[in-house]
Amino acid sequence: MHIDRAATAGQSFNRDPQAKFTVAKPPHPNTPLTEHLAYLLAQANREINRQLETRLSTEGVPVEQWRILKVLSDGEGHSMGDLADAVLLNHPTLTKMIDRMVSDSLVYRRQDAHDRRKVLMFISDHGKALCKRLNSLAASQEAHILENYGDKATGELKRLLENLIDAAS
Amino acid sequence: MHIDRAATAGQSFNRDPQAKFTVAKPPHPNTPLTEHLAYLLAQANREINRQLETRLSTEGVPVEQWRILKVLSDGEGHSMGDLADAVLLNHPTLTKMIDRMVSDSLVYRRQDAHDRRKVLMFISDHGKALCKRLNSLAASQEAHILENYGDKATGELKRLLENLIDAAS
DNA sequence: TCGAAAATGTTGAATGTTCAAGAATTGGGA
DNA sequence: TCCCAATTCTTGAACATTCAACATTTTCGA
Repeated sequence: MHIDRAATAGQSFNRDPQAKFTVAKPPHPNTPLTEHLAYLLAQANREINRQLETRLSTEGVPVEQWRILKVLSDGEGHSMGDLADAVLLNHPTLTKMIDRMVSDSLVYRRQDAHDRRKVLMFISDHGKALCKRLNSLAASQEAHILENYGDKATGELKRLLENLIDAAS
Repeated sequence: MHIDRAATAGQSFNRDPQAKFTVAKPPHPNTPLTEHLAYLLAQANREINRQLETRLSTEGVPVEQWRILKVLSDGEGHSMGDLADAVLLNHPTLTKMIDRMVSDSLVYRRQDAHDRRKVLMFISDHGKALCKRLNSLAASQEAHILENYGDKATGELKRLLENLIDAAS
């Protein structure tokens, strides 16, 4: 490891020249990290995702694969593009994850008869059985959250998140 | 690409044997993906993070580096462990990201005099200047959210997220 | 005081993701 | 009709992250 011997450490006292006489509400308030919405979302997501990951690891399956199985478990064929949007993965990442799932016989590919550029994904019986077990694990996590966090707060949080997603996209 | 010729597609009609006569509230409800808290959090986080990323890309800096600079901008030395917790990164990931930031002269390492296992991180003047510009970009994003999403909803959402993080960890 | 266990940070190999480019197909205007 | 642009998905190289193992230092009990 390399540790610098010396470095500039001068404290600069340059007031913002735009501030002039106003005191309240500086133009670029130095908000603490923990008050930024983006940070709170990242933190909450990390924690909840970690818990879910721990549960699903019983079956040795990453969260994204559970999402994929869940989307496909309607029995319909879903194109790679639609699937990528639904499970929040980039296209190349999805392609490679699907490759693994095909190896594990959880899903299979079919070419779309109407548009041969498209590939339709389907869930196998093996995948369905696994998905059912995973749903159970995920449901128990949600139940656990409801206990600690409360029914009302959870519902309200979900509602606000849905609105944010609508407003932001 | 390899597409399967044929695959098992039999629809299995196995009712849950535990269900018997109850009809409402099956034991493991097949909740749609979009109603899971974990999914909503992932979706919202992805969207907001993407927006922030876009803004910060003006300066060619990833979100995580902004967080690091922000934490260090109190001028105090922060150990790698504390920093990793604060900016939501694993230790090895942080080590390598800090390596890059040291190359860019944004931060520097010092050994802790009181506990020589520890490495303390400091921000450089160059890093401070960059951080100030990044704060500006981030603030403008928050302002943009407040416009579209509303002051009240944002405050309420932040409050609920803070509570969730407390309850979940 | 000594030594084993815990704490802290880094490294290298394995793994996963992303970016840019490519192949195949479709659609639509000249 | 024909051709070029747009769409859809995959691939390979560059890049980043993670896991396990390691080195160093501290802590704490015998």
